Amino acid sequence: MCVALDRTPSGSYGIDMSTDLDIVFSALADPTRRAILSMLLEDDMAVTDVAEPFEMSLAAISKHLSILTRAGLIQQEKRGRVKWCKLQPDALRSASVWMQGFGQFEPVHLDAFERFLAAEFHDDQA
Amino acid sequence: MCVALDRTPSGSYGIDMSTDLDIVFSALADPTRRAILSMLLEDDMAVTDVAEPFEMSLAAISKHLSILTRAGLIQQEKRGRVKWCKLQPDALRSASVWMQGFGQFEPVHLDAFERFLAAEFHDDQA
DNA sequence: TGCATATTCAACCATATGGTTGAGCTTGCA
DNA sequence: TGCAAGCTCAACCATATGGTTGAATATGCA
Repeated sequence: MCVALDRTPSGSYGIDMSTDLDIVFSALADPTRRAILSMLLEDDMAVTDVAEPFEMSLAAISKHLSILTRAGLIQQEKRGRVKWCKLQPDALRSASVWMQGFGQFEPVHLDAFERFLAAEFHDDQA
Repeated sequence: MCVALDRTPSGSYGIDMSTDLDIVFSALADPTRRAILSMLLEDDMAVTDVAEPFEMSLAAISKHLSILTRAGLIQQEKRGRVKWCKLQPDALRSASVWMQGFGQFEPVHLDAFERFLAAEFHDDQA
């Protein structure tokens, strides 16, 4: 599903990482959806239980869950008549990588000791 | 920045950066804006130069730059009749911290990031 | 002074987004 | 068998978003 981190040499096929990021970031842009993700961090939940704390219709929550599913941020699995929602944190990785790339250019606040450690353990990190 | 009391349904999380996250994530959700950020990673640029590679009016780019500024992702400074745009990567920190809460991600390898960025930038130019 | 450059503003348009309601489908169970 | 529970669908609505164009506002310079 999520191919954002695909680094295979199939680049000419034009796997669209850009669209994945569109979908993931816009999924994260809504506070209700971020709250849902936080809730699912605790435990898997049924749709009805996800909806319970919100002052919003079940249908609206159902839509939010579809958006999160489409972004690959959660997985939904139906068991009996209950649809369970499970966090899929891996989908955040591509977005996280993208963002941290900008962090590389932040001024580095290493003091001499940390600089020493960084140099000392450089091989371990490679 | 906005600091208010948290009101997420899932409980108390102390300081609420919810609206900040809304603004930052939705700023990042647009491929044109991400491409602009990538360009500014190279160097500071004037508005006209930012607009140059895009097949879109200058006014549209100007709007995108306002959105990035409002999100704190860039800073704009007018010198003479030229308005310079400068990356402000610190603004990504709160969003990054939020996302880190969802899982341990691999340490970022810069070369992987640059390939990722190059691919995405290529998509946007196409 | 007067014109070109750099950028934003204002009005407008099409589409996307986030919500509602009511009906409909599937499943569990008394 | 029949009803309640769990969830989605479809239609609708208001507002947000991302783009356009033409006019307006600064600023630099010959």
